[in-house]
Formats: sequence, structure tokens, C-alpha cells
Amino acid sequence: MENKLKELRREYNLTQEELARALGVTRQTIIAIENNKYDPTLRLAFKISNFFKRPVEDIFKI
Amino acid sequence: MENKLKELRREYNLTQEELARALGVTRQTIIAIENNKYDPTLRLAFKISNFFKRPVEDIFKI
DNA sequence: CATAAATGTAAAACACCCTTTACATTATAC
DNA sequence: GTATAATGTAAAGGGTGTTTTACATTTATG
Repeated sequence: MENKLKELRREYNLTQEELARALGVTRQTIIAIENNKYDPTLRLAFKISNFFKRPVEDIFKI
Repeated sequence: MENKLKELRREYNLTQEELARALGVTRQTIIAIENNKYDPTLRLAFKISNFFKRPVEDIFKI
């Protein structure tokens, strides 16, 4: 599953730590998702979607 | 997290077993999601979204 | 270059999603 | 009303997402 987290985070000029704090997760979670170690939960996907104000489908693709 | 799985399944006149087979999961998974025991994975949420041809956001809400 | 900031790797612990199996309850049809 | 279909409950086990901690590497800044 692909995602645009790294790109979006850079658009917003955020560090992994800043984004992690904003989403209420740890930096490890951000790293793992950005580097495709695993997919986020649906809940976290929605948090990310809300934070970047984009539909889930625009950020995550199978 | 709320979802419209039961409503959608009934619109399509499907049993839990039929929907489970169509999505490649077990009936238990369908039951658990319909009855809000837990949320699906992002992957499964996408499968459901594709199957019912609706955005993930229309089916699942925080 | 040297220092700090940012990113990456690793591994253990825990929680949760999903499966499997088995049985109980509710709804449908004859 | 009884058989059957559909839905629900329960519990154990495997796999995976998230946290925590600690350290290594890369990138940015002076």
C-alpha cells in the first residue's frame, strides 16, 4: 500500500516529530508509515486525512 | 467509530456470509465490524469502499 | 570541519485485527 | 409449529500496528 505521507509532511514543512505530535502518535509510527513498513489503522488514516485536509483515498492507495 | 456496513449490505441484499466471501474475509470479521466490535484495517476498509463503490469517508466515520 | 537537528534501524512489549472452531439465538419459509 | 437460514457470542491463536527505549546515520547550520 502506497502513501503520500512524506510528500505531504514536506509540503507542510514539518519534521517527523512535529507531525507525530500533531497526530498523537510516536515518531516511530510516522517513520514506519512513510517508509512502508506497515499501513496505519483506519483511525490513524482518518486523523492523517483530517490533518492534511484531503480524502483518505488521495493519501493512501492500494 | 461508526460505519454503514449493515445498511449497505442490506441495500445489496447480501448475507453476512456472501459479503464476507466477496471481500475475502470471514463472517466473523463482518459481524465484528457491523456490530462495532472493532474497526477494519485500512486495507479492508478500502476493499469495502471499492465493493460498494463509495468513498471510505461515506462508509466510516469517527 | 564540527555540532546539532533530522531521519533511520532494532528489538521488546502490548493491543488489536482477523481467523478458526464451536455453539446459541433469532428470523424466515414450508 | 418445525426445519432451515441467518445472525450472534465466545475464546484461542497468529499476525500486524503502535509504543518505548536506545543507538546509528544522514542532513543542515555555524
